[in-house]
Amino acid sequence: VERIVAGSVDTPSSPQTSAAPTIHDVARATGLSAGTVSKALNGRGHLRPETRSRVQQAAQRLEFRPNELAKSLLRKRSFTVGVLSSDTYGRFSLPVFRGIEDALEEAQIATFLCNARDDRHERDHVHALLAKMVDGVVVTGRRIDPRPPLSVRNLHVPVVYAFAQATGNDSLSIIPDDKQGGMLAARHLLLHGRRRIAHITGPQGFQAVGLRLEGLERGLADHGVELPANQVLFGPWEEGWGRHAARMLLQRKADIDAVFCGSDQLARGAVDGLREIGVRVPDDVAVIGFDNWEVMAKAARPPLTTVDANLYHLGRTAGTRLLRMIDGDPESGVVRMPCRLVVRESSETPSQLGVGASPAGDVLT
Amino acid sequence: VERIVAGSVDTPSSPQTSAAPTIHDVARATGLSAGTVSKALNGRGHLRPETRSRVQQAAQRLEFRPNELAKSLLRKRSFTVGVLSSDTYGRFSLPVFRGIEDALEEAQIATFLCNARDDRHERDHVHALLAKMVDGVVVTGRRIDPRPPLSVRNLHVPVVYAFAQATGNDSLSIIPDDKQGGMLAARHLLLHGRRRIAHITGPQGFQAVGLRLEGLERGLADHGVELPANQVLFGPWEEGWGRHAARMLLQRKADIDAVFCGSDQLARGAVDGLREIGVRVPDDVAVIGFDNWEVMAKAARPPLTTVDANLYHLGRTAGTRLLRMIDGDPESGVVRMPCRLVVRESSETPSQLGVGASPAGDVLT
DNA sequence: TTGTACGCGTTATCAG
DNA sequence: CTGATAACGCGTACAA
Repeated sequence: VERIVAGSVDTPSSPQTSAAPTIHDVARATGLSAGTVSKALNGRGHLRPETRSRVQQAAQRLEFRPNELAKSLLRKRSFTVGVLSSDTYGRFSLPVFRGIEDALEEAQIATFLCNARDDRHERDHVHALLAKMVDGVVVTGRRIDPRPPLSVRNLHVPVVYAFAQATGNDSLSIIPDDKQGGMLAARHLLLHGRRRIAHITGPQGFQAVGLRLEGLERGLADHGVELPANQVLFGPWEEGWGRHAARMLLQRKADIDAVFCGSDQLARGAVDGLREIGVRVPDDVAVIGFDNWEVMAKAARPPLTTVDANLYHLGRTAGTRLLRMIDGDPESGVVRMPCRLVVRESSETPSQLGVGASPAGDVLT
Repeated sequence: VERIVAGSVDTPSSPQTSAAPTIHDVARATGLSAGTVSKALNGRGHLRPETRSRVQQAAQRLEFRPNELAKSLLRKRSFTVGVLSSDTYGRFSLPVFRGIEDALEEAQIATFLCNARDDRHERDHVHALLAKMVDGVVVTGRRIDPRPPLSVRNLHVPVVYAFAQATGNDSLSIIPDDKQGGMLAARHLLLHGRRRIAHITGPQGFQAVGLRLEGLERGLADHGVELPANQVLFGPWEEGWGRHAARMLLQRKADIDAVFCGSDQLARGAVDGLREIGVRVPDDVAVIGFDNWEVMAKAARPPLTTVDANLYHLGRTAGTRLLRMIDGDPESGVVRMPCRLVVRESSETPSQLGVGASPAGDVLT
């Protein structure tokens, strides 16, 4: 705050070189008026070709770049959007960001990134973004459980929730289809002859945990296979839990031939736990993870078959939808993006490798 | 491009509500002039207290937010900086970002994030940022090997390289002190009585690999311990290499009591490899990693002692230095931020645990 | 104590 | 074909 007040007085002092040239500098250099230069540079109006090229050369020589601030002020649009990441960002937000960015970049839109660690920061950031006249806002999260929508009373720009879900029905939320992801795993296991399946997953409080389980159950039920309640183990999102749970499962009763895990971390723990009590993966027990977190999934022994939530694509979709909304199409509701299965060695006996890679994913509500 | 041209014609269409109120709306609502409202809101000039509060109330009621674009145009400063991430961002860039953001946020500066996947994108992004009148630019990388500085001919805003190093001596680069990090590991091992040390690390092409090795060697040499050349193993940055190298090392000659690894991934592979050939960690062989990548280091068995490059702090420093440069202090050179050692179980026999955690880190060139 | 006028850099309109 | 003028929203001398 202090710096702002001071800023009104202080000279920004000596930058590397002279300040950036304006359109007037180009006008002076060519002996024309600012208006004419503008037309020449933007290909508007009727000008003598020679004049046009003379202007272009001068602009290039002076390294003139039109001041976007001035443009935006006039157009009442900044070609800028804000991305709020609820709390600090981790491995989920990253691919989502990249997707958003790539989608927006194609429309020549720049991205403000804000780290909203709590509600207060979130509000402040939103206001700062609105003051900067952003054309839209994307809110990203770390989990899909519904959260209250941005509490800004007179929000006059579109908002998309990406890998986050807003309560109420007025907003547009884009999240992975966790249930369909669970079904993907179920189908793959059934396809490879597994029938006695267990599920090691995260805490019950997560909506994703419930949905993945639901998908697994339904996928199995569709083929008449049941998932006994005592073969579903909830615990923390930690590798150690995966290890522990897998051991428990196989030590208390051995009639299990597959484990679907709620994350790659859990799955990695599971394959380690199994190997260490002499259970072969995938020969005795197949294992499937979730996330396709490559550094985990590929380093596991054996490498993990896993459900990929396509987060980059999710981000891209969020960006694209936001663009549409900016162009005036109002949208709302919850969009669930299909997951896909990435098949590696943890789920197929060697002879089966390469057989039956699942379809990219059907869209299931 | 097409959208921009069209944009000059199309109406931004129906947003949620009416457009954002301007200072004129407040003026009209209070029956005052725009100038007076400005003064009232900014605490400048001499006004009747009653008038001031009347304006404030009206502003609040209308949810007036001054248009930052207009302000910036006037002040010739946007209170905005651009952050370029060379190529896609991973686990290194993230803490760096957060640090930058936090430092800048305290100065009320917002952050444009740009994903510069190649040189062309980088150039384009820099130009876009300059056109948006950013006050400064931070360039982040994934490795510290020198790279050419931004090739923008008339760059009139300050630039800082964070977790990246620019060739030449004109720029300011902030990178971890990898050599000091290596020394930290050496000292810790010596302190715990280890003398027969090996080093498993990444490809020789990385400057960080050379520096960490150098630090290790020097730290050992300071106490008269040598590191035989055939106990330094270079390989890919993969867990599998760590596993393989550790096994090789101990199978060909058993007189080793500690391994310093160039990354936590390698270290994790190493502890697994060792355990599986019956070598106890840390009782028989101590292991130290690098990065303090918590999800790796904590899940390893045993959890890894590791060198933390303090990337968040590095980012924060980059942000702070940039602020100074924006305020007119030119800076240049290479700043190496000290690493610190995080002690967990992989390096100390149980009886020693908690003893001799190293100092937070001296600054060593 | 308040209002007026100007400028920031750009574009669009209208006059020449 | 080109130049002058107004406007975008704000802050701030200066005039009233």
